[in-house]
Formats: sequence, structure tokens, C-alpha cells
Amino acid sequence: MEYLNQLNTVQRQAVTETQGPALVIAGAGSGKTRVLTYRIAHLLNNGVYPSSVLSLTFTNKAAREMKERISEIVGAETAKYLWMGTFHSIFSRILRTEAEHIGYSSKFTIYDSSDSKSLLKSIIKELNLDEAVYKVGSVLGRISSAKNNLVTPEAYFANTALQTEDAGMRMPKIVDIYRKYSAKLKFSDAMDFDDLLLNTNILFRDCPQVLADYQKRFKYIMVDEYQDTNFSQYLIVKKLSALHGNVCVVGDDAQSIYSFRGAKIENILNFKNDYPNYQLFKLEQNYRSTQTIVNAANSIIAKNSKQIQKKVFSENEVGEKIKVVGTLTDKEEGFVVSSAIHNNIYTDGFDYSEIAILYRTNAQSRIFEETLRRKEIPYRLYGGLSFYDRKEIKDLLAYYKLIINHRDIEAFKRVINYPVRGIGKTTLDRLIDFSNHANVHVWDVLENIEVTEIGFNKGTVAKLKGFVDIIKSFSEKLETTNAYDLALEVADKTGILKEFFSQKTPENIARYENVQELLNGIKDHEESNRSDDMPIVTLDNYMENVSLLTDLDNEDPEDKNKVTLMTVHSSKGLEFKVVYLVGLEEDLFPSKMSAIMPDDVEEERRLFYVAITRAEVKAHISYAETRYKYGTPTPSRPSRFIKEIDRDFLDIKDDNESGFGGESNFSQFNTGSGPSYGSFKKRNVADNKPKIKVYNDLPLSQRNLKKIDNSVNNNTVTSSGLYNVGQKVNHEKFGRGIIESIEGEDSNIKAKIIFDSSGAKTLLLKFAKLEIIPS
DNA sequence: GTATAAACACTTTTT
DNA sequence: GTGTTTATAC
Repeated sequence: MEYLNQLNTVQRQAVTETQGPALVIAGAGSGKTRVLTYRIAHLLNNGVYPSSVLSLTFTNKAAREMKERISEIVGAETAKYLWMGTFHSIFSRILRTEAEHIGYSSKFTIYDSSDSKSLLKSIIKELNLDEAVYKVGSVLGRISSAKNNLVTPEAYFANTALQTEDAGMRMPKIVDIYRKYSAKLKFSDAMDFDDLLLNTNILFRDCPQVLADYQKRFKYIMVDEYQDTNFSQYLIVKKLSALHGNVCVVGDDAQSIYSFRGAKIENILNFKNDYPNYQLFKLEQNYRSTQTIVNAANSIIAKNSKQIQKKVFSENEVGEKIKVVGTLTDKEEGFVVSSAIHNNIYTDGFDYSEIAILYRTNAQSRIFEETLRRKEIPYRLYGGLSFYDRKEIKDLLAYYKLIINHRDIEAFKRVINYPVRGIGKTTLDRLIDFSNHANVHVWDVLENIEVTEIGFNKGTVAKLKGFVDIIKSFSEKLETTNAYDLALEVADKTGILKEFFSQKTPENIARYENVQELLNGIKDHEESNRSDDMPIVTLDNYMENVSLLTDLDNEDPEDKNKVTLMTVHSSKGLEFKVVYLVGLEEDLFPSKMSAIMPDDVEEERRLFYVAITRAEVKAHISYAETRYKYGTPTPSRPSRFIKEIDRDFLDIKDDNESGFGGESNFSQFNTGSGPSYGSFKKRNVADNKPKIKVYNDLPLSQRNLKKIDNSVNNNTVTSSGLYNVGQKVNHEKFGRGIIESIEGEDSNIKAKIIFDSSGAKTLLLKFAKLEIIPS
């Protein structure tokens, strides 16, 4: 058991004490993954069958990496029988096996959040509700949180408290939407993400025999990132472990950052109540980061009230102080960070892959992409518009989904007229209306289109028939054809590939490459899953969990040595030698949404803790005084979190050295009294012409770099100031005209213009490309 | 029915 | 600034 020597005392105990419930509190960088890996390896080495060990992780990537490491210790032949994956992937697998017990087929579709939103949207329309009040995002949030708390539509209907809350938010009909949404999902043989957990609970509740089978099978259960489990997940674990009681949960309450998704930090805080005879292991030594980083992180998290007592410490070198840099604009922040990265590479000798830029929101990535590209620094962007969210990928996947499950209405709507085959909105609306009223699947209407009294003309009927025939012809090949061959055939015969070749625009070339990448992925899947038992790997086998994949699961070897750009959320569990934590501003980090609730600010603080503790040797914090938000510059103040770090660990640089002159920007850190961001006021940018001021304030050396800014600046400034009633203007389409009146504020200023040729039009100045004709 | 441009909406975080 | 929905002309 050589691996045991690589562990400290507590770690070793956590690995070898395998019987009964165990709670492992794992501070950041304390070797949590190592403990989990060795614990499982230890079980296997002691004769436990791999198929009786269930390990639940937060991401597919974490599961895959853990499995690889276990393979290295016990061999791949053993490791491959382990049940290891995310809650969603493990239980979707179980649900496919047990589908009939809960009224689904084993080929049910998994709806991702855009499918869910699209379905909700159609329901809101159908119920004649105001789409401006019932925003799909909020409605989905309500439904999702209901599902994660195991509140079914029936229970929701019976729950007056929930409905009172809804009424308070001016959305009293949520319960109706929820009922309809659930019914439609089931009618479409589809489950959304939350259903995978909810339906597992329903299965275990309604089929005691099935539950008993799985209880018997899973003798040992491991849960990683337990602080981020929701009630639904919690209950699954509790039920499954009830027979053997060997449940080991690992987590760090200080890193609980998913409450917006229903995660309950209480799950980890209350573990002791659920499993009174539990053993507690506290991993407190951080092996990842310098003392400075660990202590700085401790000084922040100490500000939170809810936490399990622990003392995380590091015995690594003290290390550099955390550099804090303020810049005038978000663009300058981009330049500063990119230059610093350039130095990290060429002066400090780091590799690109050892460096990450972490931000609170995906929208912040763009500026870093630009500045990195300008310095020719290779980067890899995670999240945001993920590979699987791209239109061309979704379109093709929708075909595959429809071929496998004809009832999948969202897939149907996506592809019925793509590529364009002359089946427009009117036809589609009538079709869906008809099927809603008759309570029949759209697909069944189509199959019987000739005998249905729907009254389409001959041409339409022929087009629809053509569509049905081609889908059917693919479906027939499902069982007998390899995934890649069928996937390619679909892409080809539906005319999707042809679309990309119609015009050789850069966009089309990129789309074509993305489709190629998807097809390659299918080929990979096919080859790695082919075995003697399964000589043909079918497309539906590939599609089973494709909805659960994310960017992180699509690692391209070419992306190995690149700077990482991602949100703080997606950085959880990762580590980098150098971390740039950017956009540390009030209303951004902590997010504006968290401003009202103290609990939410605590979560933001934990998020900040997660961010800082990703760094091994260098951490760098930055903020900008002006940031573009929806295309308009907005003034901002440095985040309260900067102030909360013990000053001893910080090296505060203001932008004086880049030539601004004047007093230190950071008097507020010295006096520490209240939010007196004095020096900001002096350079207040909140007046009408912010960008001109900012621009003129810039040192000459940087003005040259800012050329791109120029055009944008002029545009905004003119739209708020330079247009007047009576001004003659030229429009690229409508030609010459004269401004009759101006109304509205900020970015919504409208002007009524009388054009010489086309008469009066009211245009938003933000969009209208007007040229001023000097008089 | 389709192709364009204007209007509008939007930004928390993700399995 | 980006992506999506709508109004309008073909």
C-alpha cells in the first residue's frame, strides 16, 4: 500500500477508515481529490467490487480524471466497473434502465436549458400570459427550485405559500405554467436537468423494490463537493446509503457557491444530524498555495458568519504579496493584465497553461480576448457560448434527437424548416395548434397528414411528407448503423453541409469546422466504446449523455498550452500557478443581485475565496473605474472584498506609474472608514461625456493603444450631445433629413426625423447610423 | 414565405 | 456590445 505513505495523518485516516458515515472537511488545496482517489483505490485493494462503489462528482471532468488516477493504481480493468460520474449522468443512466417504472421510455430526450426555455416560452404564449411579466428566466428559476426541493406540480398546486410568493412577484399563474410544462415534457418523452434528479426520487419513492436493488448494489457511496448538493441530491444519497450506511461526503463549506441553483450549504453543516455516528476528518493543510495566498484567503472568509470551524494553513514559502491594480477603464485593465502575462512568460518563465484569468461574468471575457490576441498570447476560453450551444451544433443534434425520439417537440421545431424547405411559421403554428387541441403528437399528425382534416394545400402536404420520410429513413438505420456513419449521412442528406458551402464566408467555414469537430467527437465515442459485446456503437448510444456535456469535456490537445479564461464558478477545483482575478468592483463582484440579501453577499465572498485559492504562487487582483455595461460606460468602485483582505498580504499599485499623477488612489484602504472612495469622486466619470474625459486623461503612451475606442466614443457622445432639433443629417438608407424632435434618455434617445425622400421616421440614435450635415 | 434592417433585451454564476 | 424578436419590403 505504497500510496498511503504519500499522505499526512488525517488524510491517511480518511482513506483507511472506510466503514460507516464519514464527513471530510477539505480546505482549499488540502489534497481532497487525492484522498478521494486513494480511498476508492483502498477499497478496491481490499476486495470491494468496483461495481459496488458509487462516486458522485460535480463535473464529468472531475469524474474522468479521478477514474484515470484510480486506474493507475488498481488497473483499468478494475477501474472501468466503478460507478463514477455527476449526479446527472449517473442517474440518467439509471433512469434509462428503469424508465418504464415512471412512464418514460428508455430513449427519453434530455432537454438542456435552452430547450426548457423555448418550451416555457411556447406555454406562456399558449396561456395568453404577458411575456414581459412572465420572463422565461424567472419562470424557469421558480420551477427549477420547486423541482430541486421535490415539489411536484400537484404539490405546488396544493401549496398556498409558494403561490402567495408568486403572486407577490406578479406571477400568480406560475403553477399553471409548471403543470403544463411538466405535462408537455412527459408527453414529449423528455426530461430537463432537474427532472433527472426529481424523477430518480420519484422512482425510489414509488418503487421500493428498485430502490432496494440499488441500495444492495452500492455498498460504498462517495460524494464530492457535498456543499453544493441540493435537497433532491441530498435525498438520493440518503436513500441509497440507508442500507449499508457507508457514505463518505467530501466538501468545504467555505466553497459553497451554487445556492442560486438550489444547493444547500446546510447539507454539509447538518451532516452530523443525519448521521450521528459519523467520523469527522478535517484536512487543514494547504499544499497548493503560498502562505500569503492562504492567509489572505483566510482573512476574507473570516468575515462570513456561517461556517464550520477550521484552520487552513500552508507550510509552503511565504511568497509574494497579492498585487492589486486599479485602472481607469476596463480596456486598460485588459492591457495591464495582458502585459503582465507577457512578463510572466518572457521574464518569469511560466508556461501559458499555468496562467488563468478569472472573472465573475462571462461578458467580461471579450476584452481579454482582444488584448491577449493583440499581444499574440494564446488563450482558451471556457464557458460562455459553449461548443454545444452553437447554432450549427444544436441544429444537427436536434436532428439526431428527433430521429431517436419523434415526440421531441423542441427538436422538431428546430429542424422542421432548417435548412429552409418552405415550411414557414404559419404552417408550423397551425400544426402545433392542431396537435394541442387534438392532444396528439405533432409527429402523429404528420404521419397521417393526408387523412387529417387540417386543410393544408397540396404543396405544403408534399413538403411535410418529404420531411417525415427523410427522418423515418434515418430512424430505420439507427440500430444497424454505426454512429459516425449515420451522423454524417444526416448532415449530408438534410442539406446542412451544403448550407455551409453555399457561400464561403468566414462564418460558414467556422461552422463547417465545428460540425466536423462534432462528427469527430462522435467517431471518438464510437471507437472508445466499441467492444465484443457491442460491435456497433449506435447514434443513440452517443446521444444518451451528450446533453450533459460541457466545454470542459471537450478538451482539445491543441489547447494544452494556453492561458485559461473562465468564470470563477467554473474554476472550482482547478489550480494555476498565476491567477488574475479581474473586475473586482462593487455590483460586479459582489454581483449587483447579491446587494440586498446578506446571505447572498456571503456566497459572493465564498466565491471570492474560491477564486483566490486557485492561485499557487502569484495572485493578482484588478478593477476598473469605468466599465462598459451594455455598450455604455458605467462608473464603478473597487469591490469591498479588496478592503476585506488583510492589508499585510497586499501590494497595492495604483495607476500613477502609468502616468496619471496625483495622490494615491488608495487612501480608503489606509483610513478604512466607510465607503469614502474619495479619489474616485475627483475623477468622476458619471457625467454626460464620460469618455472624452477619460480619453483625455490618458497618458500619451496609452492614447495610441486606444484608437479602437475612438469610434465608439464619438458615437455615444454625439448621440447624447451633438444632435439638435433642426440639425440636418444623412442616413445611409433614408438619405437626407432634418431632425424634428428629440426625446428619451441615456441610450434610449429617439429622434423624429423628416426625410426628404421617405418622410417622417422615429429612430433610436444609438442604432441609426447618422451623419451630420454641417449647415 | 423569406430576407433584411430596425428595435429591443440583456448580464450572475451551470449540471 | 451581442443576440434575438419585430416590422417591412420583396
